[in-house]
Amino acid sequence: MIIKMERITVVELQQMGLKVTPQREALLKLLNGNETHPSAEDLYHKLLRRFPRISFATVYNTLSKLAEAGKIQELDIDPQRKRFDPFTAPHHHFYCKVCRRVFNVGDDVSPSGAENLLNATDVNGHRVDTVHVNLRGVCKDCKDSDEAGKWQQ
Amino acid sequence: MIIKMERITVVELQQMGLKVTPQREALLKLLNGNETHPSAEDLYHKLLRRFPRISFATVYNTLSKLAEAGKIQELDIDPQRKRFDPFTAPHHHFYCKVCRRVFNVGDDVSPSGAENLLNATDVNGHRVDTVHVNLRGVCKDCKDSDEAGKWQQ
DNA sequence: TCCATTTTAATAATCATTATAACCTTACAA
DNA sequence: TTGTAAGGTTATAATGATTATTAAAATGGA
Repeated sequence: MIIKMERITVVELQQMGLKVTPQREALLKLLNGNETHPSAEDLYHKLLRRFPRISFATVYNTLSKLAEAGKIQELDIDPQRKRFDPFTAPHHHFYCKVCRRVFNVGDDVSPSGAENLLNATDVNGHRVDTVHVNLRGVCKDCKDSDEAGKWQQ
Repeated sequence: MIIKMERITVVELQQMGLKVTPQREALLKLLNGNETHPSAEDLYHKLLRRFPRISFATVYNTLSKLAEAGKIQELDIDPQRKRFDPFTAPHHHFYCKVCRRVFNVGDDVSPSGAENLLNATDVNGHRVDTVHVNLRGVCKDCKDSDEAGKWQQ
């Protein structure tokens, strides 16, 4: 999986009309280049190291503003919680129901069809803003370390 | 959108090892042929008419057992709640962020690519069980009845 | 440096979903 | 039929992610 590196800068924060705070700079640092698709809680816990009094609302607020501005993606692939992805170039996701990790899947590996839905802006007359392709199953690692198909479906 | 009609019968409940109860029969009746992608609450409220003391747990329990058996799909397209779809043949979904309706999108209108992910069982070594394609935006009706792009993104 | 504005932190509220436990019903077989 | 074990239903509480609220603190332009 090679996805073009993207990096959110403090200048972009300002361009979005957001103030630059230490909390936000730290959050950007955690997000930039991150391919683990962290949840808000993952990020919160990492931020706790440097900001022992940081609040959940701070994390959620900034994340949703970044998502609103299209700087990150809010993924809907984890049945339990939102996951965040700083890579906004078109790609899909695979969720392992055993280890709950989220893997990138290139959009060269895509559902087939006559039209290219990924870049579609109109489908059946509806205006399409986002397209998410969610694959779910058991990842290679969990499959390999599993004796006798414990995780059938 | 034409999707092959599928119908869940009481015999199928029994084959699943589930007992046939009036509540479950009523739920099947609500689901069969239903193209509105109802939430658990939608179904609960419809069931309340005939079963004034029905509980939410009954609805959720049966829905998750039906989903487990592959008789219905649990959709992840609505950011707020699960939506349920009795049509299990491959197709995609469009969610309108204004009216919150979910529309079917044929899998003939699909993200393009070399491989057919919809039927893929292996991607990058991972075992794929389900593939969901989620489109989101503003539906035709809401777009048409909207003055001057109130719903940009 | 000042100050209007935004952000943060702490806390409470929300809300969909899941868990629990007592009671009830179904299916099956005697 | 009718008894009974297994499973289902209801009512309720618990869970857990996310959102809302508000006073205090920090930011950034003047």
